[in-house]
Amino acid sequence: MAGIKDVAERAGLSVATVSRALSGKGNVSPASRARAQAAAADLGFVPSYQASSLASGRNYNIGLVVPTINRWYFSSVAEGVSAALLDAGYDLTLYNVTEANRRQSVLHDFLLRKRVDAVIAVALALTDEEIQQMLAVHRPIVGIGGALKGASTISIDDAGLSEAAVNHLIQLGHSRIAHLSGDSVYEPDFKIPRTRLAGYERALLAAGLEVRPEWTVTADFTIQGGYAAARQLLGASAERPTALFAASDEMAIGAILGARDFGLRIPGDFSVIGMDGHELGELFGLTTIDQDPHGQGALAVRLLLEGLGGGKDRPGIHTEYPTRLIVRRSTAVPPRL
Amino acid sequence: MAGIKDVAERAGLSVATVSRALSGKGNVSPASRARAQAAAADLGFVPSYQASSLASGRNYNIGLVVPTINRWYFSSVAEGVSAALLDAGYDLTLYNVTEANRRQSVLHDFLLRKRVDAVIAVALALTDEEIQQMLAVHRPIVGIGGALKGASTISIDDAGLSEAAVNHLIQLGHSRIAHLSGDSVYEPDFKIPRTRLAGYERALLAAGLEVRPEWTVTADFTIQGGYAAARQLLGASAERPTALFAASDEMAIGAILGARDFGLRIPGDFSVIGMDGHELGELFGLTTIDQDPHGQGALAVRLLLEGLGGGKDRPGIHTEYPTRLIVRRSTAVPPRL
DNA sequence: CTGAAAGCGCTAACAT
DNA sequence: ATGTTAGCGCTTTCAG
Repeated sequence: MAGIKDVAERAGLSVATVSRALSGKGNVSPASRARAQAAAADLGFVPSYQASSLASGRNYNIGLVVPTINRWYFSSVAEGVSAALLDAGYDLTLYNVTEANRRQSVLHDFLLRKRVDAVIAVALALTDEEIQQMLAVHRPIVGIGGALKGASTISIDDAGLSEAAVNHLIQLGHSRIAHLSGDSVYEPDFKIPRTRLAGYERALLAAGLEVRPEWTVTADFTIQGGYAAARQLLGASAERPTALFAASDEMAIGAILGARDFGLRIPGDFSVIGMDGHELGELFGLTTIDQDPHGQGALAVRLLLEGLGGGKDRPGIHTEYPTRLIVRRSTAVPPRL
Repeated sequence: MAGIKDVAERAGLSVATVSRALSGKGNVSPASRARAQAAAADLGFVPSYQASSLASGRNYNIGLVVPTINRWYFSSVAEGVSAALLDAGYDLTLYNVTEANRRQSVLHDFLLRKRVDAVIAVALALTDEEIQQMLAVHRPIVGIGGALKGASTISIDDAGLSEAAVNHLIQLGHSRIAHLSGDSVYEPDFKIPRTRLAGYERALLAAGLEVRPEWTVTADFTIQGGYAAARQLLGASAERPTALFAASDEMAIGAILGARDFGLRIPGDFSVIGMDGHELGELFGLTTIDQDPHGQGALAVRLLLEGLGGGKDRPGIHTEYPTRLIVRRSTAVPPRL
C-alpha cells in the first residue's frame, strides 16, 4: 500500500507538492507534476478517500434516498443519478428506506455522519427539522417529486398535468371518465396520489362533468394492482366509464390488460391514459405524460454539484421539470352508444 | 459539531474510554459507559465515519456493482443487499457500470481506494487480475450469477434448470419447443444466455427431439424484446412450435402478449415457461423457475459479513442458490393437431 | 478498567 | 513553485 509519502520520496518532491500535482489544485510546475504522476503510476498509488475526506471535509459521495429501488420510476431516477455522478467522479450511496422507523436511523446514523456531501431524496418528505439538521451541517438537499421546505426541489406539476391528461380525454369526447389512483399507503410521504386525484376532479368539474365516487378506484402503483382495480371498476360499475386516467403508467398497463380480459378493445371500447413515461408504454400504445425520471435524477446531480462547487448558500430553488404528452394508440373517441 | 473530545470532557472521561464505551469494544465499567452514552446523547454526538475508518481501517460500507439497476432482477438483488446491509449497519455504495471503459475506472478509482470493505458483483465477470487486486488489499468479493475465479460466488444451475424447464414441457407432451434466448450484447460479461441455451438443447437431445435453429430466437431480456421476438417466431416459422422456453420471465411475458396478439390462447394453443420468478409472472399465470434474487442479495451480504467478521482468508466458496419450479397456468398439454 | 500518546494518510495554511 | 507544519477526529497500543 503505497502512500503519498512513498510517492513523494520516489519523485524527489514533498508530499504537499505531490498532493497538489495529483489533485490538480494549486500551482505546480509541469515538470514536478510529471514526476509526481510518474512516481504515482510506478507505485500504483491510489489515494485514500477517508484520509482526504478527513483532511479536506469533502467526500465526493452523495446519498440517494428512495422508498424502493424496485419500481421503474425510482430505478430510473437512480440510474440518472448514478450516471451523472460517475461522470463527475462521485460515489453514490444508496439508502433504500422502507419502514418508517428505519428512516430515523438512516437519517441519523448515516446521512448526518458526514459521509455524504449532499442528499437526493426521492418522493420522501423530510421534516423541517431533518432538513434544518442537514443544512446546518452544510449538506445540501435536493428533493425529487415533492416540496421540501428550505431545500431545493425538482418536481412536476402533478395537479396540472393530471388535469391535462383528463382534458385530453374530454376533448376526444369522453364524459364518463374514471380515475385509477395510487394508494397513499405505498407513497406515504408525498401526497402525489391525492394531487393527481385533485387534478382529475378539477378537470371534470371545469368541464361540467360529474365526479362519481364509484369511478375512482385505488391500487398500489403496480401493473398487478392496476389490473385488479380495473377489473373491479369495469365489473362493478352499473354504468361503465368509457375512459380511464391512471395515476401511473404501470397501473395504466394493468388496466389495459384488465380491460382486454373483459373483452374491451383499446381504444375502441375503452380509452386509457397513463402518467410517467414508462418504457413499456410503447408496447401497449399507451398515451401518457412523460416525466423523464432519468433526466430528473441527472438534473438533481447538476443542481447539487453546482451548489457544491459554486459554494453560495442560497435558499432552496424549486424547479418544475418539463414533461410532454405522448399521444399513442390507447386513447380515441368514445364508443357510440 | 460535537466531537468525541467534547463528549469525553462532559463525561469526565478520556477520549479513549469514550471511544471504547461507545463502540462496545474493550472493557469499560458500566458506570463509565453510562456516563459516556449520556454525554454523547446530550451533545448529539455522531462519530465521524471517515475518522474512524482512517483510524481503524474498517469502513462499514460495501460496494455493489451492477450492469443496470433498471431491470427487475438487478433491482431485486439490490433491494436484498440493501436491506441486509441496513440491518447490519453498513452503507451500500452503488456502482452502476455501463460501458466497458467505465469499468476500468470504477474498479480502479473507487473499489481500490479502500472506500469499501468488500464488493458484490452481479452478473459481472471480473478478470483474474482484478480479483487478485481486490483480494490482495483484503477486500473480499462475492459474485452473483456467475463464476469468479478465486472469489466466492452465488449462482444457480443455469444449464440444469433450463433443462428442467424444457423437460417440464416435454413431459406435458410437447415436441415442438422453441427457445427465446437472451442477447449476450446485453449480458456482456457472463454467458448466461448461452448456458441456458445449452440446457435447452441438451433437454431436446436427451428426449430425442430435433434442435431446429429457426426455433431459437433472441431478444434483449425485456418484455418489449420478448414480444417482438415471439411475433417473429410465430409469424415466420413454417411449422409453428407449441411451446416456448424463455430465458427470462420478462421475455416470457412479452411472448405471452405476442402470442395473444396472434390469436393464440395460452396455454391452450401455446405453452410458455419462463425463468426468474418475476413478480409480474403471477398476473400472467406464468410457469417459471423462481430464483429469488432478493434472497441471493441477502445471502451475498451474509457471506461477506461472516467473512469479514470471522477473518479467515479461506478461498472463495461457491454456493448454488436453491430454486423452485412454480407451475402456473401458462403451460399445459399441447393442442391436438 | 482507564488514560496518554501515537498515529491512520492526506490537505491546507503558512512560510519560503 | 515548493516545502514545512499542523491538524482532520477517531482508534489503538501501551502503560498504569
